[in-house]
Amino acid sequence: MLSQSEENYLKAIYSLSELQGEAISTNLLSEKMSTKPSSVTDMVKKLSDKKLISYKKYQGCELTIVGKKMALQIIRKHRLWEVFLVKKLNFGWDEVHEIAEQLEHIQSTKLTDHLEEYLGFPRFDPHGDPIPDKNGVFEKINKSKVLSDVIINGKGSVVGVEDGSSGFFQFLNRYEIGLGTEIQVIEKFDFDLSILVLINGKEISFSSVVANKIFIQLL
Amino acid sequence: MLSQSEENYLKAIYSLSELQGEAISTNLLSEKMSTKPSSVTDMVKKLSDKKLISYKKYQGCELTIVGKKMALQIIRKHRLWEVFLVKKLNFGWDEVHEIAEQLEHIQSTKLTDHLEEYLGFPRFDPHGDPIPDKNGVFEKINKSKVLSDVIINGKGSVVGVEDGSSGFFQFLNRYEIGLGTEIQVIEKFDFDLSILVLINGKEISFSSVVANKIFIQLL
DNA sequence: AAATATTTTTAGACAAGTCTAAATAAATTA
DNA sequence: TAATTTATTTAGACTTGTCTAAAAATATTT
Repeated sequence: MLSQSEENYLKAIYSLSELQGEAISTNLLSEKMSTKPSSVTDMVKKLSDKKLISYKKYQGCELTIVGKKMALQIIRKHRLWEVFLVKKLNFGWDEVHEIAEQLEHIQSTKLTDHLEEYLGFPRFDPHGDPIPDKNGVFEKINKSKVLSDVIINGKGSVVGVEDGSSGFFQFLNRYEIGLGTEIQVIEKFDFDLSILVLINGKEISFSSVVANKIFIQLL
Repeated sequence: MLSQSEENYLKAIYSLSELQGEAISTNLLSEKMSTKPSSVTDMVKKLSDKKLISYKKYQGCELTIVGKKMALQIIRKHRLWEVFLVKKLNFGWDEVHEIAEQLEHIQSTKLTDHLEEYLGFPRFDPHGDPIPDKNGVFEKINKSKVLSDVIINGKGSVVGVEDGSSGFFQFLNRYEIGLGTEIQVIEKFDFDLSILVLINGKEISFSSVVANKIFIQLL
């Protein structure tokens, strides 16, 4: 059985590996974990002893098959709980991450599986991220095209948002943007990369920062 | 913010105080917590520094007003989660305690309150124990009369069971005994204190051990 | 390729929560 | 009440996960 800290490291290594295929450096991981590199060295040694990552001094680390499976189970729990909080307990997008960070460490496979069934086997969490099944299998999607990439007059619906700050989620709430919201691009401005869009009949201007965090599926 | 360990000590002190009004001795607490007395001494010092218990050397400890409030909030969470697990996720009586022991440490008042609302403000958990409200107020009840106390031909319904081993819960499941089950006493045997009862039209004989763990409200 | 800068690891420390063994206080018994 | 037993505390140690500071390895620059 893993400690919460060990689980958090596995999750962090997993998510960094998704972005950059190669071995994850000590410094990068320490930044992600908000710890010092020396702490990371200690932890990767321990996880390596447990065969959850492969690690050679000065060479960074990488998840083993087993380690990856465990990471995916934690992510599975995190995302199922997020669905629960939003769908059943009426939490907003912006509020669920912190709580799910705690709930993801509850140890009970049966609980996870019952929860999944209770929620109707959802395949995506409230941010559009796919939920691994009990074997760790999930649909790779869709978070490829970003609002900034949509051409003028192009139309699409929101399939996800960048996992991000609670400020960003509040911003999305303010404009009533959620999964499935339809957005049409009216105009794009080169000088500051901002973008003018039509949402629910209203024209709104987004900065490039925002436009790069909203994932779109073309219609 | 309290650690899980500190929370567990508060809970233990609370439940021991309910049984025996006085100050709780170090040894008793160590037994309840399955730790050594020396560990308890360390912890009660810490909790005393935080003004959650009053403690003088060699005199045992007692919850302060604040400490009692915190204990009740943890118990509140524990029991709400038990209701969730049984009512929504179809867990059995015998399976929920361990999981609720983990869930009770999740930190989010909003979560607890939303959960309570979602469950329809239940006043008792699946074992018949009362659920404190957000101010720590709860109905003191009912766990006074035990099946053994019911006179011959007396009839009552189950209002609770002793918080106990999972073996006991499995036993109850086996005979389809739950909260609200009606039981009539047919005969009592002095030589071994066993008792013959009628449940759902069937005659069943219970040992005194069992008969002392089932709480009854007379009809 | 040598010098410099960066990354990573090692060594030693600390807090939390536990333990064992020894010392001390309180309670009980003779 | 003195002796003995039991309960409690103290002292020192261990583990986990972190830290700082220094050393070592790797990478980069000139």
